[in-house]
Amino acid sequence: MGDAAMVPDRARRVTVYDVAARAGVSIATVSFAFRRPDEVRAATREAVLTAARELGYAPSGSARGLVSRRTGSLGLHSFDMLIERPQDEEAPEGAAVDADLDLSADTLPWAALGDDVHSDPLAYPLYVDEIQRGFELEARRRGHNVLLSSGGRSTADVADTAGRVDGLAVFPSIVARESLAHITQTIPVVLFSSPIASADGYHRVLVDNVQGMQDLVAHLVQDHQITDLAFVGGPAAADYAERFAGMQSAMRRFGLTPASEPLDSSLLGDTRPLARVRELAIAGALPRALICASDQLALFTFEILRSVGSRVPEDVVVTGFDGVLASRLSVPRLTTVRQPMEAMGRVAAQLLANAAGAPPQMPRTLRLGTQLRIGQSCGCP
Amino acid sequence: MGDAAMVPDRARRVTVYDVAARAGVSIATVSFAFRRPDEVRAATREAVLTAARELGYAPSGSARGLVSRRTGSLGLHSFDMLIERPQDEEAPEGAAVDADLDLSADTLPWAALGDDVHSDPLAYPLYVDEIQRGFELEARRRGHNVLLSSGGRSTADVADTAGRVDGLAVFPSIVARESLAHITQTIPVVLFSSPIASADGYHRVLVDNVQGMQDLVAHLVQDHQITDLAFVGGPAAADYAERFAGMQSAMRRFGLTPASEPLDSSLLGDTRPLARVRELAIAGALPRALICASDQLALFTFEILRSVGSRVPEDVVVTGFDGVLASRLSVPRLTTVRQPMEAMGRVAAQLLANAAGAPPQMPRTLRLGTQLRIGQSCGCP
DNA sequence: TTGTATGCGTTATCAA
DNA sequence: TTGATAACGCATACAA
Repeated sequence: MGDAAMVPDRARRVTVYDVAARAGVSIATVSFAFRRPDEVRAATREAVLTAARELGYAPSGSARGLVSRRTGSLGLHSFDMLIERPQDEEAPEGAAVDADLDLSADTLPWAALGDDVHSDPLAYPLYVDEIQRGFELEARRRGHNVLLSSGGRSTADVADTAGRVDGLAVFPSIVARESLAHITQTIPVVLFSSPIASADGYHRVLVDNVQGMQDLVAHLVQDHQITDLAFVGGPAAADYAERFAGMQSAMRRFGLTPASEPLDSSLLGDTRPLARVRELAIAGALPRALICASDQLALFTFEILRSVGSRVPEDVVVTGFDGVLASRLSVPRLTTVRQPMEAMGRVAAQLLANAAGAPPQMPRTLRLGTQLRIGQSCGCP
Repeated sequence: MGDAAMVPDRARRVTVYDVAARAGVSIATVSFAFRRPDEVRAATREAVLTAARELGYAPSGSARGLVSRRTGSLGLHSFDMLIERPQDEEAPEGAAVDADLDLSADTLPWAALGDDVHSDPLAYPLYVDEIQRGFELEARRRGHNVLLSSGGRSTADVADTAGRVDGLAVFPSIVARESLAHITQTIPVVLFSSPIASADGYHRVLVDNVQGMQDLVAHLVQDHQITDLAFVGGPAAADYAERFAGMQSAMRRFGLTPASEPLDSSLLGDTRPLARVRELAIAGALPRALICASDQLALFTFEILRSVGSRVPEDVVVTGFDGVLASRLSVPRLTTVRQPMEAMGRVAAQLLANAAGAPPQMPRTLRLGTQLRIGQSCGCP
């Protein structure tokens, strides 16, 4: 049909060639004008910059990354399961989160937006959010962008992400370790809160769960004279096992004999979590204190107990671990062990930024301190 | 010196060539094995995949992006000012946020981590966090990664980001519009909460500030019989001006005569914000109701009033705008207009995902509905 | 089904 | 100071 050659084809992105043509110089000069401005005559530079501006030129990150062999980004990968929000299961009333919003009209009434999601402040923010925040902060400080990715557990998904970043931090996942196993040869990888393995190639950032539990147990035993403690949470999860072990050793230190198994091995993802706790609560057979593996588990325990008429802390003492925002807003306020989550993110980013580009280094495991945070759920006034 | 050719050079990333060599096939076959697995004989595919796994191969995102002409990422750009957290000004006690963490030892005690930052739950999360959350969610749904970037206001910083993504969403900034002006020719750009301009190339996602103010003023006038309303907040900021205008028109609708200027034109970044409010409070000359341009401004107003002994809502009614989490935790709870922030993020991502790759389209301005959220700060029980 | 060859847009090396 | 040109690692059209 008509000759389209006269119409600037804006489906193609503007390149150095376009800028060079417009400014009447070579592509090398265009590149120089941006990367080494003072090695180019002022007038030439201006001409190039002007042409670039007029054309809306943005240098291709892909091309730059290809030649420089670095992307300038640090990745933060979550496996899908972590992304789904707890509320998603309960059928949302308004617009479903997994449906497209209808953008055909220019005005979207409130009712079409499904904003109920955050109606419960206790559900927000979670563990990952705070770590992510620290990671962003530190990456930015060091001149890196942050690439947020997620995906299934397949090696391909992870490798895809790995190919886009100079370093990768990964939230814990039971399956993470295998699918990542080999990419540590390629880029530095940090695992958060992942139990230490013999000698794989991962860097690790985790908290001192054992010391944290020690502090918590010491408070309960010494300040509240509680000797009857039981653990809630399945040791299958990331570092819950460490916390359980920490509790056991702390109890022994006080001359107590810990159970060899958790009282209830639930994980929050289970179909009917904390069933055992509920049973025992109904039977009036709970121990004096429930040491929960995480804040979320502890807050859910609150609900279970409330539903069967048990009071915290009068009938049962409940503690958590993490120190998420929600734990400070609950009634009673949760006694818990605060993880320095922002610092975890920052440490990870710093580790990656340092290691990026260099040949694989001796993987490091950094362990961060925690702090006991006393609320009322332990019986303190 | 020695012949380094024999030593696998692990500073170089593994490429298709390496995999091809190891698997005894051509590079095309390697590519096929990943991208069109069923057009490759099973045995060959296995050989390739195995070689890839053993080598820790991760396909270069840069190279893929170069050939496919798309990065697979959507960008979320913040100008620096927005990233700095309010607390940063007040000299942090622990480790400074802008210093490196000391990673020389493998154990980092709590005291070295400066975790005090989040000690005030009211400071978290902010406006941007919630939008970001929605953006992530939607981008992921559509198979895009999210690139978080930040930078100064220079065209170069923004162009750099623009070159790395298929579409870009930008938080409001007074300077944003000019530095971005030309890149809309290259990739789709969405501006959040940015006042409508004649006909630039930006898509816009904003809320119906006018209607929101209408609802708020109606509540104060009709349900509380308040006629004496004044606006707090500088119209220099993004959509604060719209909110002020919305308040004015709402007042007129009720037969009231609004002031032509805000009572106090502070912005939170000012050196001594809300000085005028404080003066008037001390003089006992405040109007019955202060309509603040944002929740953060309103919560800060709480503090000012408390410091001079004025009570909310008995002496002065205070309202906000945004509906951030903090507004629900304050005492008294803030009466405010909730913005559907997660939806804003989702809409932006959806807009970008749809527009990515296509030639520039007619820019759209989408306006989302708000919801009045009544607390006690207006005098409701 | 697999291999060869080309181009994606940049940076950098070397000449001019 | 500027221009021509060769990688960078991948996907794909085309051959075999």
